[in-house]
Amino acid sequence: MKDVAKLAGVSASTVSRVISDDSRISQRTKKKVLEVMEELNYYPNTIARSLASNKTDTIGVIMPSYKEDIFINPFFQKALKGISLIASQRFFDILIVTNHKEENDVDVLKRIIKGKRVDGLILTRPKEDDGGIKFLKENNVPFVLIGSCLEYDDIPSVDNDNEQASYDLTSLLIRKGRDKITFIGGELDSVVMKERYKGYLRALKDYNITFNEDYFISDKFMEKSGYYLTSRLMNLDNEPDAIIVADDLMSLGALKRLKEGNKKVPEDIMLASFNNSMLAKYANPSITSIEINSIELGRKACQKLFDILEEKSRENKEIIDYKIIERESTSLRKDID
Amino acid sequence: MKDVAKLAGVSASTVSRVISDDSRISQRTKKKVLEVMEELNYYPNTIARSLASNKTDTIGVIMPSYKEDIFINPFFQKALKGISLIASQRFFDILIVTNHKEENDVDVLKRIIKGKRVDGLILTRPKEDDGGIKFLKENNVPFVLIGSCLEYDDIPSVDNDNEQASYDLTSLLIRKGRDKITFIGGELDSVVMKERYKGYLRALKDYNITFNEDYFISDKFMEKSGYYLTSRLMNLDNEPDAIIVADDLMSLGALKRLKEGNKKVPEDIMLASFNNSMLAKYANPSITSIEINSIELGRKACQKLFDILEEKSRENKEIIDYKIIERESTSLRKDID
DNA sequence: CTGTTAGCGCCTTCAC
DNA sequence: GTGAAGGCGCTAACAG
Repeated sequence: MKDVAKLAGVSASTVSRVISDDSRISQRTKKKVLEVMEELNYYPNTIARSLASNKTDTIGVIMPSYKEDIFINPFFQKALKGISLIASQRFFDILIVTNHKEENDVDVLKRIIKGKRVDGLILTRPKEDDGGIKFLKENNVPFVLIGSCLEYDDIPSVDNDNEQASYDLTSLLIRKGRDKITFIGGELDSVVMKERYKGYLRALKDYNITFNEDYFISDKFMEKSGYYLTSRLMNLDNEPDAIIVADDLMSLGALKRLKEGNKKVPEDIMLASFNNSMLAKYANPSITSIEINSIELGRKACQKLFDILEEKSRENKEIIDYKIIERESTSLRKDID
Repeated sequence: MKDVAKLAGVSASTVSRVISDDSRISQRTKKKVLEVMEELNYYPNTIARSLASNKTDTIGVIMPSYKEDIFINPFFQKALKGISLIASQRFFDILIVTNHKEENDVDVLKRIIKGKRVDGLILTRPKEDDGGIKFLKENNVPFVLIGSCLEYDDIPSVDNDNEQASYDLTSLLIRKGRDKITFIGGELDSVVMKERYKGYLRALKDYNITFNEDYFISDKFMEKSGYYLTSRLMNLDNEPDAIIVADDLMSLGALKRLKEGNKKVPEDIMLASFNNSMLAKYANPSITSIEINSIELGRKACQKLFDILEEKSRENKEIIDYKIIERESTSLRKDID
């Protein structure tokens, strides 16, 4: 920077002002400085800027801590894409934050936040009593949740109405004449699971179907868990006639198991799922799924974070639409795409 | 930090040494300092450390610039997972680098590198005359390529033998009696496309099959491109009896079009593809695909980057195994998983 | 083993 | 509109 200043015949402060596009600077010197910057192929040292200005132009994205498995879920890729779209528009970069070896969830946050590495954070799909949220809240860290938080109701967040979506999906199956509907879930401490479970229960109740304890089982958000849990269902005395699965990945596992057991989908057992990844679309039979608009979740979360950073925050919670995409796995007539 | 120093009754340097786990420091003071750090809930300012030490403990991952489309490809998610696995082990974080508005590929690199934001970079699947590589090379930036570089042969990189893989896949189809084999590709300026194309040509030649110009067409690495290109194939006078597709996503588009045209796969037309995402596994019919071990590509790339950073770099190029996963789309007998 | 002294490269008052 | 001085929080010699 000194070089630039010298060559342009101005002081370092002036160069600094040009870089940050300060208003009160003459067009002439500005132009001159920009030329010299170009000539010397100068780019400001981001780190030094951050240190001096206490801003990083970076947002952190916290990956879920059961990352080993779930990192690979299409949901995150889509959300990340949405975030990236908005961030790059604002000239921000994205820091992917994962737990370092043996570090717990709150430690990561402390490290990142107290280390001043980012201006704000986006969290994805929290677990229930996520101590992290408490920490961020208490320390006044700008952050947005993709998902919902049960403990506090004033957390800036972007989410679907997962309870209602699950209600709708369950209702759909009931209206199609099914009354032995099971629910296969992922990690029980994830908030999204709880909400989907609630919607499922509410629908059963509204339609006067007694809840059967054997019909709610869960493991991990993974394909093989879907497979394994479906095995368990098939061993029940009172075999189900429909399965709702908390995630497409799991539903593929379920579908595989059903096929192996010579169950016909949808005739013997209907199958419906969440997140509408391409997997659901191209499975055979194709699987009815809830489109949750993951990319939009990412975009809106990022937008909201910028709103907070610019202190023009509006409402706290934003709800993104969902939509049931009906496919073969719930359609007895084969006339649906 | 000053507070910690004061309370622990030592100097700032000592605290600094404890933080960086300097060897020549007494266990007693170290312990004392650590206690005080804990007590004051102190975490070092990463940015300040970076400025002073000229290291960031961060690696940058450059997303491909046709990101709009390709960001969503499972390949990147898997590679990113691999990278993240190794990085977090070394206590590094990952900066996702995308083009800011109207910024070109080389500008991004300049901004990131000259801005000292990262210690090293991982690039994914470069385009052919990627000016970026030249820039990085000339400026002695530590970086690793996932993919190959045609212009220079001393670039640290991790890749599959895509040429051979494509050769094998083509040969497989030929041995199954097909001789009107087409190739549907993605962006032509991507290196991986070129190599796969070369392998395809070599196989044709080795088996004395004349190359038909109409049989090589390409567009983008997207589902709908696969669909559209397949349409074109189906309008040819001399309809093909096999299609090789450069990516699973595209192959689904192709498959959809074939079904709509009442073509039987594999009977009328065989279909084979690259990257072996879950989509290929669960499509109907399931699609033969090349498993390229994306996660391993990411891991190895990251490992190599650390080797370079620690200056114990070994060979430049590393080749990761691939494997043909045969599925229904190329099997006339239905006895394959 | 530990303290002292200078920066790292930039931004931000405060003058002029 | 511009320059000078001080400081952001930490590390890196250099002493001892």
